[in-house]
Amino acid sequence: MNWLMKSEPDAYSIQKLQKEKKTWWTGVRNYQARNYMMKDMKVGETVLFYHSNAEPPGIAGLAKVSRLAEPDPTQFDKKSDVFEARASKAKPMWFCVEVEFVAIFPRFISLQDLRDEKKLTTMQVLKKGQRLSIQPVTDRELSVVKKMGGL
DNA sequence: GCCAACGTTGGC
DNA sequence: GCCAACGTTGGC
Repeated sequence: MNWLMKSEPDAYSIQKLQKEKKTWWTGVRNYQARNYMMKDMKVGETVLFYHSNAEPPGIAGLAKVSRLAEPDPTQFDKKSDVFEARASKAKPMWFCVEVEFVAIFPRFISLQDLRDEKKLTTMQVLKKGQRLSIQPVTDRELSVVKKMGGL
């Protein structure tokens, strides 16, 4: 499977990932997104890096899964705003995969561009009220998006 | 198990 | 800043 992962660029942008090369996708506190990371995301799978709450919002680049899920260390950090009092090291609640930079799209693909592309009407990110921060993407959707982005 | 209240997401 | 849509919490 391929994936779309949302990040607010003010918090963590594709440019930052390019500099850092890799990052653990910490801070996810949604069960469905967690389950995707824990059970479904495999090393080498492609990730569309989506900038949410951005001007404009859209897909900024490509990444890939570089490590399988491990317990999210931020859940144990009392100073973190995503600290999880119910979790323990023996029984972690939240997990994260590691993601590696692949490319920034030569052409940024705005949400409006995605909406205007008839081949992408099935994309989850285009569905009204879709807030899930990690979403599966089909091979067909991925290849259309890559073409639109100039890769 | 139901569901109202609440908090969050994220486009606009 | 607004607010619709959604997920989670907690009383019952």
